[in-house]
Order: sequence, then structure tokens, then C-alpha cells
Amino acid sequence: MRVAELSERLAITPDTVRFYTRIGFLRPRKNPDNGYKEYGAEDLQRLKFILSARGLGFSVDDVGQILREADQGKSPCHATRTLMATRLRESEQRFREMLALRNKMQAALTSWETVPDCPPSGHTICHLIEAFSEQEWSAEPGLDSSTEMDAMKDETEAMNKVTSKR
Amino acid sequence: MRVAELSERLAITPDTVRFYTRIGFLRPRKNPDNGYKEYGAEDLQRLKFILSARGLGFSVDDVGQILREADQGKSPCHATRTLMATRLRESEQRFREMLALRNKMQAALTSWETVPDCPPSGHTICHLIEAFSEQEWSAEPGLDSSTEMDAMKDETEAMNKVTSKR
DNA sequence: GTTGACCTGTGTCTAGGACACAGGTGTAGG
DNA sequence: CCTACACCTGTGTCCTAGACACAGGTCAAC
Repeated sequence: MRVAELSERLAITPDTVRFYTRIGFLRPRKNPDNGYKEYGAEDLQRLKFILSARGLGFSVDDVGQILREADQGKSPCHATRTLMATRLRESEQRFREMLALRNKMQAALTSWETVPDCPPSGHTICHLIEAFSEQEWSAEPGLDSSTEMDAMKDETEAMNKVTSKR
Repeated sequence: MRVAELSERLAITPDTVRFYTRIGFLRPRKNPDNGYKEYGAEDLQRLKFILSARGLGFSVDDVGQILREADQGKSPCHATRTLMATRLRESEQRFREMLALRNKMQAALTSWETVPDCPPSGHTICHLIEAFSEQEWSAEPGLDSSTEMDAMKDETEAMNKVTSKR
């Protein structure tokens, strides 16, 4: 099996196969006739595993750690659990940040609907951006009316529906 | 003003200032005595603007586009609106993907609680990962019981609260 | 033998800075 | 005047997870 066949079987690009080969996750033998890399059944299994792990949110480094332990005959399960817990925490952190950013972006776009365009002057570059950011600074957090939170909630529900549909 | 003072004033690292200088967003004059870069009031304003825009979700490239238009005396407002709309769409797309991934990660971690560790065998590398992924393949989407959606909803509400608090 | 389609490995590129590092600056002390 | 040393500077490289470009090799058809 060469890169093309292996990548087709798993519906990924040849570049992904080359990448995992380059970093040592796959160990094809080198065909001495033409220098091409020949992948075997074990590589197929490993690649399937790599894709599963990546799909679960593990980083490439995580996968490498798990693979190394497994290659040494040790059970990688403990590492798997620990790493997943860490990745989940990170994911929730980023999730929160994204939620906040998204709300800010929506607020900006909405507030800009009632503001006209204006050319850059000596003390502003883009009035839209500068005005919104200043307003943000002055708006004290803590006044968070439930209105905004309800809006976030509703939107997130709507997103969940969209997500489920796809 | 040199990098250190400028970065302290805006509570960022000197590396960030150097980065924006390197890509041409800031134009300090070069002190001929020691070769150090000297930043002026305009650089301070530009950097404030850059940070505001970045905080609103614009990419560095976006900021460059806006800055270029403003430098030419044109109003960047149209570009600002258009780019923001695009970034918001992308953000919502990533948001959905993150939500789905997070749910998957939580489901995996939960399901692993009832499964023991096991060493790698000839046909498995890490049983936890492989079993969960196979199970995923077999679980038809469409059966999405409202239970899962309610769970997502509740968690997201909880997150909104946490986000608001910070 | 040759054309041409496809395939291969290697090197480089992405975003947004973070980090390493060799060398310069400036000041306190001798 | 000289040195020691802390701090500062610019430049080059590194990070993710692959994507892309490209020169050259392979292989079947003619």
C-alpha cells in the first residue's frame, strides 16, 4: 500500500499520511526499487487509531505519547484518561472565551447598524471599532441584565438544534 | 518610547510590539545612535487600535486591510462591517464544532468511568479510544434524544453564568 | 521509444505571536 | 578609567496540524 491507497481508504489526504509518517507515527518500509514508502496492515491500524484519537480532541502530541506507551507494551489507558480530562478542561475554557467573543462580535455588528461610515481623522482610524471598544471599557460588568444572558441562552439553544441537524 | 515602555503602557509583551513592527503595522524611527526603534504618539494610537480590533475578533490580516485603507484616507468602515460579518459567521461555525466536540469528549470521559484499563493487544492500541470511536460509528445520528440536547442546554447556561461572573 | 497522466518525497508556508540568544547599553562600584 | 552586571534590543527560529508547490520518478498506452 502506498500513500495514495492508504489515504483513500481512510478518506484523508495523502498529505496527512505523509505528515504522520514524517513525525514517526507510521513506519512504512522503503521499497528499494523506487524509493516509495510501502504501508502495511499495522500502519493502517495505527492510522485508524490516530484519526480516532484526533477526532476525540487529542493533540498530535497526545497521540504520540499514547502510541509510545502502547509500543512499549504498557497500558496507555491512564495517560488517555488524564490527557482527555486536561483537553476537556481546555476545551471548556476556549468554549467560554469563544462564547464571550461571539457575543461581543454580535453586539458590535448590531450597534454599528445605526452608525454611519466615516473617514479616518487625525485621532481615529476606524470610528466603528474605536467607539465600540471605548464603550466596552466604560460599560461596567456586573450590570449584566438578564436580558443579555437570556439572549445568549436562546441563541445557544438554536445552535444546538442546528448542530443536531447536521 | 522604546518597545519596553510601549508594551508596558498597553499591558502587552514586547514581543507583540515587535511582531506588529515586523509586519509593518507600526513605523518607529530608528535611533541612529544605538539602532533602537523609537515609537511616537501615532504608533501608540495605532497599537491601541490594533489591540481593539484584535479583541473584537478581527484577524491580523483584517487589521492590515483596515489600516491600509485608513492610511490612504479612505473610510475603512465598509471593510470593517463586511469583515466582521464574515468573522462572525466563521466564529459561529467553529462554535458549533467546538460544542459538538466538547459533547463527544464529555461522553467519552463518562463512558470510560465504567471501563477498566487494559494493555495494548495485537488488534487494539488503546481500547478506550477505539471502543468509543467504534461505538460512535454505530450510533446512528437522528436518534438524538432530547435528553442530550437538554444536557447541552443546561451546561451552556451554566457556562454563561460562569462567563458573566468573570 | 515516447508521450502524458499520475504519483512521490522534500521543502516551504500558514497565524499570532513566544522564545532563545548574541550582543549592546547604562549605571554602580572600585 | 575600567569593570561587573542587570537590563534591553533586534533577529532568527519555533509552535499546530497539516496544505501546497514543485522537481523528478513511474507506469501504462501508444
